[in-house]
Amino acid sequence: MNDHSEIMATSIKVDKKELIRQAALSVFARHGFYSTTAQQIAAEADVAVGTLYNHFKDKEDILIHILDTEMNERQAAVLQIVGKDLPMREQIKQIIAFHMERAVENKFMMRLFLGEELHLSGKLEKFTYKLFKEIPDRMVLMLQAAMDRGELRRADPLVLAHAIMGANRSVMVRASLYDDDAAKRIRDHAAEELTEFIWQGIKPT
Amino acid sequence: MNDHSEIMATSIKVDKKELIRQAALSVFARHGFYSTTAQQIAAEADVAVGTLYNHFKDKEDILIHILDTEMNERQAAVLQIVGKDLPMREQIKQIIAFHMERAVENKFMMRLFLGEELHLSGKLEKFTYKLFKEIPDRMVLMLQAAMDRGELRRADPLVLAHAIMGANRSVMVRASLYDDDAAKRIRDHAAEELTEFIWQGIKPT
Amino acid sequence: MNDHSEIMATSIKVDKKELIRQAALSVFARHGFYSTTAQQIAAEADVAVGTLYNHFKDKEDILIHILDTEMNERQAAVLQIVGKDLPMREQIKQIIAFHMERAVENKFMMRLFLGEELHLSGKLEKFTYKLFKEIPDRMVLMLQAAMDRGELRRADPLVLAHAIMGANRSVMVRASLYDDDAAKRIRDHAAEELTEFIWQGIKPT
Amino acid sequence: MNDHSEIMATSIKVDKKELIRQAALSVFARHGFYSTTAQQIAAEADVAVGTLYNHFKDKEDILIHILDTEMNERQAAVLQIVGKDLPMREQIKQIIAFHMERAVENKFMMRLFLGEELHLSGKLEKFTYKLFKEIPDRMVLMLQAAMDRGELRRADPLVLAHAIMGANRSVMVRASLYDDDAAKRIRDHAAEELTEFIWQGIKPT
DNA sequence: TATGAATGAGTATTCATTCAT
DNA sequence: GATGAATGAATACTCATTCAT
Repeated sequence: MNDHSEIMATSIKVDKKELIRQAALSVFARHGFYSTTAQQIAAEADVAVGTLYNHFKDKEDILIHILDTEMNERQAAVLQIVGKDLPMREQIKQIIAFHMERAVENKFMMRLFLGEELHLSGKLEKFTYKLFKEIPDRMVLMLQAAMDRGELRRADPLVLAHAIMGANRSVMVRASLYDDDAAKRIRDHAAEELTEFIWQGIKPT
Repeated sequence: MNDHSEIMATSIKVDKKELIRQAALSVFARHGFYSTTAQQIAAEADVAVGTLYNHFKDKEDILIHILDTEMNERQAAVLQIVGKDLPMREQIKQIIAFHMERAVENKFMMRLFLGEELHLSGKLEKFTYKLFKEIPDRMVLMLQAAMDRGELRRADPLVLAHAIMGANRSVMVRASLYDDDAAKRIRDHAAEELTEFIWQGIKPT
Repeated sequence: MNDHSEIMATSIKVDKKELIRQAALSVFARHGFYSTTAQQIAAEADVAVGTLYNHFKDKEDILIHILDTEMNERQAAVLQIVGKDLPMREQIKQIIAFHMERAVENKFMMRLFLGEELHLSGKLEKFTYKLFKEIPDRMVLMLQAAMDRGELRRADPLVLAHAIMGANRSVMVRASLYDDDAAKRIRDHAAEELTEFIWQGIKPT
Repeated sequence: MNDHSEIMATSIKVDKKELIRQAALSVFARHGFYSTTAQQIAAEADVAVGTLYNHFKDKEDILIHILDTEMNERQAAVLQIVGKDLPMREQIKQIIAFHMERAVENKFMMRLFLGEELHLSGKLEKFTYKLFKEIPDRMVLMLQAAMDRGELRRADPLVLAHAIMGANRSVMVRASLYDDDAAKRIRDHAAEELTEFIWQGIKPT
């Protein structure tokens, strides 16, 4: 019954939910959440409309799943970098580099994240919350600790947290949203440049 | 009924278009562009639905007008500050202070700006463009000039431009979107703190 | 403004809500509530679908309005007959005659009433209630009073009330639902025959 | 798993079709035919949706089977009573008592019968026909014969037939649909009271 | 036979926009 | 210009039915 996976190794197990998630991500990113129809998602995923609703409660539920997945993956990556216990400047650089790479790799997600981060009905408030309170608050703790250890100059850590995240985010947008020469140049050295900018802004005096 | 115009010749001239702009701003900010109906805007403005269409081509046109107005006011303010020919650090501080004040004053606009800046159909692309190319590009010129004059350290000015704008934006969001103690604290000293962060990040070595 | 009705005597004032009520009555009666689409109602009323929703909250609301209207008209007629203070047997006959006439006149309504009287979601419970409790309960009071005056034999008035209404209802259905010779015959003398049946069943011994 | 059939050869033979019939009866009665989904029936019967379609052509076919079963059982009971060749008044009483008992026993069926008796698509017309033509017509023959034998007064037997059935039906509804004290009282003596009402209405003068 | 995931035609409802008054 | 009833295209979501396992 569940040894199918072995016996029928050739029947590639397609996880319909994952299939739909990817299709929806692609379409949402191109047209935005509100301008995407259930039909479009179904067509992109090559399933029937009804199938969407066998896996998700409603359209919004698909978006939530997409955002959740992305958030979790990014958080995991950041935690892994932080866990390596590198010097502060190097940590910053690696985190920035990770986000940048991911943004460029996945323009779709970037567009989606940017466009829908606010003003999505009730159930999505939690993402606004995560993005503007939970994550920054965790960062505040890290910055505070670093200040206490004398690794950073003294300053309001909440302002710094947002300044750092915002700087990062904006550069990412520019690098991934357009495809001109400037964007290409940014992608190459943005991690280093941004790191230097941030590092100068927070290093001990 | 229609002799008002003569008797109250001096009465406050209520510009219907402006009335609608403000009503729409308020409703868009609360519910988002897509979840706001023409009826709601009309109700908020206390005019008939048809009246909206006497002043604006369509719903989107109202949003464009709102964004246009805000953009222009901000640009004017920034140009005025720049025109005062202050030292770089002071200039940065005043611009940041202006934006911060405005954000706090007008939470509605802030929410609107954040939520709708991307993914608005075709005709709104120009705002994405303005926000992510035009304004930064103008800033690049200024930064480049300052570097040439030795007032700033050498770095990729496009990265810096975005880093500065993004840092600013994110702190503003935090200060205006929530109303906790941290937000109040930020409002008081964010301009100085942010200025210091940015100044350290870009000042000549 | 409201002298239109006089000046424009030729522009027959069509009450859209009433227009829709009649159209819906006709379609519901032919296809049943669940098998009638909003489109069909709109088509029958010769208005746009949207117009339905300018006058009624939803499809069910149209049905409620239809049933309400019919109930009220019938109740008014019955009260008027009762008010004439005729001898009991004559009263019964006139009421039966009225219902019969109405049923035959308005087959549509008859079908509708029969078919949908139960099992319509929550908001329609009140009709089941009216039909099976409120109206019979009022009838019980009348029967009881008549028994006390010795005009009827003693019996459980609630059983009698339902027996009378049920007898009436069933004969009406037969007379209005089919169009054979028997139906025609029934229409002619059912009032007298039914009255006799009921009267024998309830007259004092 | 599938050796049950051997080990428990004597185990209660659960006829799936009968299982489904009962489940569907229960759900239809609670929600009405149109508001009941195949899923709900399957869940109530604790089988898979597909199983429904192994035993019934479609949803309507289930309803037909339910109505058929009930009709047949009632008809059989009535025939058996009639076959006992009792005096007319006693016959009436026993038939009424049987229906009343059945109605109280099986509220579900009662609700279903009432709510869906009309307006079910084409294939169900035959039940309307049975209920409003076939059964009454058979009753007419009986009444006519009884009149000829001088056991009943002369009157239009079709009107009488419907009057009797309708009276019965309505009292049953009241007794089974609500559960108040009046309902309980009715259940106890309705058979006798109704019989007396009908008997007075039809007995020879 | 039993299963239940997949299907996709079908429909109630919304809402931007128009236009006669 | 102002009004708001009327319009009807557009769309999320449902659910009876099928069929591969």
